[in-house]
Amino acid sequence: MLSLHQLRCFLAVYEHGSLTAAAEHLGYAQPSISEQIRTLERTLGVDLFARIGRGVAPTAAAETLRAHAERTVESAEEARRAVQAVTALETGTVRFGMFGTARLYAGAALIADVLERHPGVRVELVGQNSSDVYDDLRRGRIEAAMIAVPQVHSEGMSVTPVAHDELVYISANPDHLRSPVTAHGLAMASLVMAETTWRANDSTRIVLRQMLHETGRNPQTRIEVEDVETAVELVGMGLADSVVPRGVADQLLPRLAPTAGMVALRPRQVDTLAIVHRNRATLSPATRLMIDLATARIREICEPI
Amino acid sequence: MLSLHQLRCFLAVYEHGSLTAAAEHLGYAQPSISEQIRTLERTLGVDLFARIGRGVAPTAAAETLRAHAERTVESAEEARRAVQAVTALETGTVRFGMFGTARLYAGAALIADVLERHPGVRVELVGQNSSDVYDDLRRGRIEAAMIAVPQVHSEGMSVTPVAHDELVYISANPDHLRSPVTAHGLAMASLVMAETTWRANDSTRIVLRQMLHETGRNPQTRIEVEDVETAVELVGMGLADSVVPRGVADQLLPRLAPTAGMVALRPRQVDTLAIVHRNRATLSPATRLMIDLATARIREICEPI
DNA sequence: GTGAAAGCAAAGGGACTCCCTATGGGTATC
DNA sequence: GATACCCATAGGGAGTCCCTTTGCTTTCAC
Repeated sequence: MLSLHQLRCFLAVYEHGSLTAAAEHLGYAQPSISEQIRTLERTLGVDLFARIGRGVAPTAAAETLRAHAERTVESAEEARRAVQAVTALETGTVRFGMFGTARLYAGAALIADVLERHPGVRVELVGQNSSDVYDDLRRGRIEAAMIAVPQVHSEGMSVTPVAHDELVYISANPDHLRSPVTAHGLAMASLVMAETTWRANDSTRIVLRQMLHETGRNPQTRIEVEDVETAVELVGMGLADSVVPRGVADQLLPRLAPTAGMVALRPRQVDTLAIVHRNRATLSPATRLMIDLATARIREICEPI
Repeated sequence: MLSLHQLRCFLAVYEHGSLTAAAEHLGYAQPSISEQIRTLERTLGVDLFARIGRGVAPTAAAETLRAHAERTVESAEEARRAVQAVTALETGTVRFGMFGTARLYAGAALIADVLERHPGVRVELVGQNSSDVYDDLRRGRIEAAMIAVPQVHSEGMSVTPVAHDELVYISANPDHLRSPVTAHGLAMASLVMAETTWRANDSTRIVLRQMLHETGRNPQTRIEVEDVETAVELVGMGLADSVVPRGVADQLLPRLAPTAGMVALRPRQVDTLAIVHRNRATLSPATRLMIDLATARIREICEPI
């Protein structure tokens, strides 16, 4: 079977016109080069050099081979360089998972951070929904992600909490905001909740369910929508109240529901944002960079852990 | 040091998404491939695959490496071929792809032509179906082929049309043959079509779909069979009509459906037969000979371009 | 013409690589 | 929870790679 080593030896011999000189140039002994050329000739079934007393002379076949051999060796070298460039974050793709409020808080800024440091790279911020992100992690399509936990079961996954995001009650009705909202108040309220498709796994929902469960109540939502922006708008129109992470309220209330306000829950409830990756996974430099940048950004907005 | 063997293993693993499958495909044991990949990863200093319990997932570095690896392996293969070509016609094997009607028209005669000129060579006429031929071309298992286009996408391929083959309507019912068949008539007809497995890529089908599509109709076949001989026989039994290249009708009607006749389509429709090979491939003298002979044979039967 | 120098081939041996089988652990699927 | 699948590791045999030594042929100098 043809090998790069054979081609490299061939080129050296061709250029130097001598096995001995080629060997010296490559740092081998002369018989080693002799053997490589011989096996190359055997695999190709062609004589490449005519042995002429003093030195060697390339045959027609060698002339033909030379250009191809150079291109092949060059191409292999190019492959090595290309991979190296990816490692150095000069080029290639950086893929990271980010779901829900984490993306809302830090998505654009995170990408900006990466591009500022490494202008050559492509960035993919994956995160249509939490199930997708989780699946991508499990199947190795992405190395790590920042998501809100509790999530779908996390066995086999390493979960590193990085920040708490307090849940707040938002409403356009000032009467609803006079004092922190208790489980009782929550059970009485007319609520709009987002992420309806993922309601079973949605982190905020799970936290609320737990809070209500402890007082023996069942959460009932009045309106279900997909994206949190719509929920906030509905709150602004006074059609319902809602519970959202504080960062979301800070960002969206002024823009989408200027007349609405927020109040804490009692007892205080928090979403936990965490970095998640597969156990025992060795993270690439690119992913570690994403983790560091994302963590920094999130901690500016939420309470660091 | 990077080696071709490592790159070949890498590509196999990338394509199969599994070490085991790659090992089977290459004819090695699984641990051997595992070791090759591991040493490749070590020499490059990058993880190429994420081991995810069941199978492996390529990393970003692997995505980058793939294109270069393919080019390198391909280049080495090309080098081998180029040298081989120097001595080809005396001892070597002549391998040529020929699919569908082209083979039916010229297969046996073509082999006879080659053997007459070069009694020493082995001849392989490859062509189970168009997808296979195309794959063989891409991977360099055959240097060139004569096939009917339009084919699966042809990027990286050099396509040289050599002849047109008119499509004709065949039927055992004289009423159906009174005048050229239009798109309307075709849509009304009860048709038997061959090459059912490759229906999506079959050249004749594509031409017909285009013809019907322009009049807003959908082609519907009554009967689907694999080989065109069966289709013609069914036409002969009066069970359905069909559309075949004229050369096929000329050859097969007298033999398999003596009572049937043919009539043109309106507007006229043609299959294009073309020589296809990889861009920048150095064709061996043997292959060039095959191309010349095949072209000559085909032009005797169809309309030259 | 003869000795010396240069260069390739062959032989023998040590280290390493390649590839195998057998086995263990983790992960999906039923 | 049992099963099947897939990868990693371990250990060993065969082959390769590369070395040094040696011998042969050609070339060059005297």
